[in-house]
Amino acid sequence: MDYDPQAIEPHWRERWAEAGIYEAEPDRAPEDGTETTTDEAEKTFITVPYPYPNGGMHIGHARTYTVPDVYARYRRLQGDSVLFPLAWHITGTPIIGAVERLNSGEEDQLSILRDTYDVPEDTLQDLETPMGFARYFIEEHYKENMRALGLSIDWRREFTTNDERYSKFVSWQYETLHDRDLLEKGYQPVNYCTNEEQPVTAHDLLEGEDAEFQDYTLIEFGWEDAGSGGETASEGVVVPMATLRPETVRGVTNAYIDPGADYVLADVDSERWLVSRAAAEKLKLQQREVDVLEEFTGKRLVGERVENPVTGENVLVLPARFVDADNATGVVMSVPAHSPDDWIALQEAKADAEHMEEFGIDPAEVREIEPRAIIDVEGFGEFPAQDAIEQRGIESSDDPRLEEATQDVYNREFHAGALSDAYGQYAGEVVADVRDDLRTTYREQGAFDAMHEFTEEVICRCGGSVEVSIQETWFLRYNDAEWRTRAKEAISGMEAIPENTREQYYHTVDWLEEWPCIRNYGLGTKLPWDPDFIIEPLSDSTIYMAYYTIAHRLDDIPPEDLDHDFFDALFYGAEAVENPDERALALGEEWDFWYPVDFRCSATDLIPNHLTFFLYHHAELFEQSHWPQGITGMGMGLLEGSAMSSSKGHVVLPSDAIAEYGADTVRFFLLNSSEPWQDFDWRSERVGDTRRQLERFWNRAAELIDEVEANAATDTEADDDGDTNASDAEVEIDGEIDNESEDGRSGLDHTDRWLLSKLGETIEEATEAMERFETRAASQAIFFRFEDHLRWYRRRADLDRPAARWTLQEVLETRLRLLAPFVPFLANELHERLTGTPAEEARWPDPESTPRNERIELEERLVSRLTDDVRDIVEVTGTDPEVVRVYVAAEWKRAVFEQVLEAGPDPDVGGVMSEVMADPELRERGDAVNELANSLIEVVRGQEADREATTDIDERATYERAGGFLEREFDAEIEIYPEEEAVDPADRASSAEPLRPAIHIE
RNA sequence: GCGAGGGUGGCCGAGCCAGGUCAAAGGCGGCGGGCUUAAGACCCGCUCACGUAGGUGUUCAUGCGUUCGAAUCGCAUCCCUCGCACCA
Repeated sequence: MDYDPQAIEPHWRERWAEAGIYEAEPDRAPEDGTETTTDEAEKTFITVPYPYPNGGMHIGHARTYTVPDVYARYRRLQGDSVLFPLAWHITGTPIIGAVERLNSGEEDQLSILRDTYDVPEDTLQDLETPMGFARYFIEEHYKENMRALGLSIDWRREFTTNDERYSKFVSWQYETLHDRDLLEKGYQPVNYCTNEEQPVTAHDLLEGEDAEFQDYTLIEFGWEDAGSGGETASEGVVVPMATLRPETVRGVTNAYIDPGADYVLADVDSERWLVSRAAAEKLKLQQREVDVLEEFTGKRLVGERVENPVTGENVLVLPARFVDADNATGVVMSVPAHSPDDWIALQEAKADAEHMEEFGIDPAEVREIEPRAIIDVEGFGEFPAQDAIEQRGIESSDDPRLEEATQDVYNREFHAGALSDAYGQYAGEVVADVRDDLRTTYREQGAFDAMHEFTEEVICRCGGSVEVSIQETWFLRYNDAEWRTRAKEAISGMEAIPENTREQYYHTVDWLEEWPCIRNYGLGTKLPWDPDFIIEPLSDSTIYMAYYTIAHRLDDIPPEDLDHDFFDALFYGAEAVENPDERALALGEEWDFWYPVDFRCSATDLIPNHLTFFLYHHAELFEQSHWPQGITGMGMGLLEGSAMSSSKGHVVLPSDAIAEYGADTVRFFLLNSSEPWQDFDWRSERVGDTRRQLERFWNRAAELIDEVEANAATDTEADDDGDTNASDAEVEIDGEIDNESEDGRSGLDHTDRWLLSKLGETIEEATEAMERFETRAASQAIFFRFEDHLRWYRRRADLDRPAARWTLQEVLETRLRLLAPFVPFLANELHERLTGTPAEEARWPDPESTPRNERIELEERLVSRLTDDVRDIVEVTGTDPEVVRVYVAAEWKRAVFEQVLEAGPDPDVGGVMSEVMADPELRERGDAVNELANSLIEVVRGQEADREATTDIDERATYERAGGFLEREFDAEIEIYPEEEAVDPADRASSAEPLRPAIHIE
């Protein structure tokens, strides 16, 4: 009966599927009311984020779903009704994107599907639609693997987020939030592909994935267009200069335009603007009313004067090739005192009289332009730009160090620069403190405007240029003060595992502003009052755990009946609506039974969004008693030390791992190699080790079970007083295991009791660890740490006694139940062979049933320490002893020890001494007592010693009982003496202390 | 840059919140021994240094500090991981 997971695991998968034992039903109290609720139904509702099947499942996902499974199995053993459901998240664009990439024949995508996820060639065509794609991975990957892993999921409740009934539920949620004024209409910048003419996600970008939105301030310089004729000439024209440093408006000395680029005169909203042609297009995308009137090159503005809207000064527009007409408005202002670029450009313009003349500009006019200082910053003189350039020895605009000089000046001026007196109310203020305020003020006065622009060029996968567009949207008002308060209450009321994640939740609530909760396209639920929009994926998945509680019962209800009132009645009760639907009320009871969510297991990455949203929405929509009780953070997975990557094929599929090692090994590795919130590293060598450990366990257990069976017809009689020797008498009985059990139980000796005490300790540790989701700590205790105890026991105990067999059997049975959540296949199989029923039909072991025995544990510690000490001496001296003499401390020493123990964990030396010296017999010994007391105080200090157990101990008897064992260990004669009557050739007996015998080897 | 978390012996990782039983669990690796024809598996012991008596010395990123006592508490420094939004 070798360990062969491939032989036993399929059997259990079938049994679980057929029996439907994980299909959870509310455990209702009797309805007639006769029985009081003494045995109130306990429940556990545990969830994990539903998978997003835009690709296959790998080993990292396997842990994500196995951790809650272990907890679910644990709570079931504790007697709870446990609900562990799962569904499929397919909302949004990733699946659509994946399908598009497949359909356009992208090599990368084909490789991921074919090579990484083993999609058969003739199946690829099924993946050409979003639902087909999702279905494939749901059925062939996720469900298949989850079943193989033995996840105890209630599959009746599965759904996808694109289902009609689910959408009804989400609609109810958003209508409710809308009614409560927690949704707000607004505008937001988005990536917009000018080729496809629609918004695109960061995922759709070919170039510029790191680009950020930048808010340019447009300073509305005025231009009297005297030069041109026609109807457009009469009005004042606005030339909006784009800048990121609006506070420099008083330092402007001139402006630049690209004479060769295309510009337009256009009506923008209510004003007439001169901007680059590209800018006009961008402004259209940014919710501006743009009407282009005339097109020309930048040359038209060169040599003109434009008026600074803040100072009223007229400044000259110079030609410059470095102006990028494709960035912002294509017209820039020049602040040479504070911009190294501008400083150099002005120098070069002054020097190049010829070029100026070509554009009809009087070089003398250019030479008259003087820099104007408007910001004071320590470490620079009047003109920071000049200093920054000269410090670096920069002489031309081609110098690469110009960039660095610019950054230097910008940073220092921003953080430490004080505005000059000309700024009135802002005079003397630091730029960083007042920039926003200054911008707003001038904007309100109409001097400034604004536009968005990327920090770098952005290209769509389709090849089109991506621009910043301002789109109408709906926001969730996560910055609403009351909502925030409730969210924080939800955080403080829940269990955060590990506790050190709690801070991040609070921080996220404070940091969240408004969240745009809709998209223009993708799968999902339409915004109920504006079906052009889809509720985006992070926003449609905040309270869906409630949906699990009823999902399998909704199939009988036509979707059109699932209106707003239906869910109101379901969640808020009969009083909430006029004519409550009976079906909704019935479902409400079910919901009420399972809610709240007891634990949600989810990646710690999701704290800043999903997990906090989850808390927000529960805090708003449900009453406090239904708020989440706990969240367990989960770490990520590595593969052979580096991050997994499906596009590089650097993943392991659960199906492959299960085929190679068996599901139990996969589970045990994932749960035992690190705690859930820590990162784990799938190293095949380590997994192989884990498999061997399980094999060893299996072999041991199988051996024991065989023995039990072999002994079923035979029994030995042990004497009743329970100690030591097994008797010789053998009695034939009728083959009931129980008979031997009863006999064995009555014959327990101290080694058996010790092992059982350790078993009790293990149960305590495992239970506490499981309550805290510490799967590693729990399995370490149950599996590895207990193996250690067993090793000691096998050395120590006489295993041929019935009591030893009984003990080992008891231990095995208990450990199998403790292991059942972790390795359900192996544990159930062995438990059934041993007892006739699977482990999961038993109960989680109760520490009360195998209580600790402090005294026996302490005695055993003494024996083990004595063994170590003797071994140590043998090793250091390099001798092979014939005789080992053990001297137990004299009676008077024991008396001193008891006094020390009396004094508690922090004994006061003086106090102890006076107590001790009160005894005339001890006083006689004077210094020896003093020394001993001091030494013992050192030993005892700070320790929570079990005084009773310690004083109860009979050291001599303990060592004598271990005599046979010690003789075997050292192949020597063992002699035990009380100090007072010692045979003591080397004069060692006197150094004996209580709990610390003296030793002599010879 | 901002926010959260972390740095433990050859490796992985407990311990730290509630300071003493911590030379510091457990696993892996390594060394020695047993079993075996042999290898593997399994079992036992060792695995910071020194030591012919159970001991001593020096360690828990670095440096200060609090304390009778610090891997554990406080401060500073260095380094690492994650998150920074409209996206799963």
